[in-house]
Amino acid sequence: MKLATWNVNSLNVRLPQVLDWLAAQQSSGAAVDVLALQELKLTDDKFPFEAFSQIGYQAQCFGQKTYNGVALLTREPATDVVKNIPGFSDDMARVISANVQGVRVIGAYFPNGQEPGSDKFDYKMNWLKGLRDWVREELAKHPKLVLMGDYNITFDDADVWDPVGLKDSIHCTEEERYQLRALIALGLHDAYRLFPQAEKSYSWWDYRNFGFRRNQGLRIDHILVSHALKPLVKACVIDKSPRKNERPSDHAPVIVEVGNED
DNA sequence: ATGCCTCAGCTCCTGAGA
Repeated sequence: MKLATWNVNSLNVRLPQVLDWLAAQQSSGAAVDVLALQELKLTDDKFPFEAFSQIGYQAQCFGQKTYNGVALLTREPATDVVKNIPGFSDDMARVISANVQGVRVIGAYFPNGQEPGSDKFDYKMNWLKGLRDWVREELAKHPKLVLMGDYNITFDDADVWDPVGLKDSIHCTEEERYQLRALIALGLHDAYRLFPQAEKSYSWWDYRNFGFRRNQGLRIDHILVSHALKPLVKACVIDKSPRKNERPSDHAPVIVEVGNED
């Protein structure tokens, strides 16, 4: 089973790239079974269900105008779909979860937080607490669980191109990293770090200042897997190939491959 | 530089992203 997450920064703009990428994954060996998308920036009535259907994907969509918006694309049917975090009131469309092929899959667009001390940072902290309380319950119900998306948090300095210059700045604060470790402490594992990886591996690069060309990036898109899935994880990679497109997203997709139990 | 780029929208500027 192959799962992936990708912040597309407008599905209107990136739809052809997502379709191409899914087709390329399929022809390269194994098709993506579940793709979690973030930052759709469109409402459900504008979601391109037909385009995905034509290449074999069903879509569960939780859209929003202008900002946010998330979706799960699946080859097999998705059941028990839940939108946002039960018990946490939120007017932003950030989370969608479903059962797919026996796995509870949560796709999430974590708040940006803007700047430590800001209202948006407080919202981010409250959101993270709400997420954690809910994921704790989800893990109890679904031992096989994947939590993936744009976390907008780096684990540590290895995820940061300039840890000195960006010390304590947004995505790199100790408060955010504490929240990320608290999620891990529920019984989750950073799939990417289960394997040897090249140094200076990032999933996001600033559009400004030739960030990608200079590899001035952050690793803020993550796939966390539960204890039960950890021994089944075969690989986890960041795929920079969509950056070759003319108008790429500022995020690259992250992919995890999970084997069967037998 | 509270900038640099990209996207959406009550679109020729502004807010937000990260």
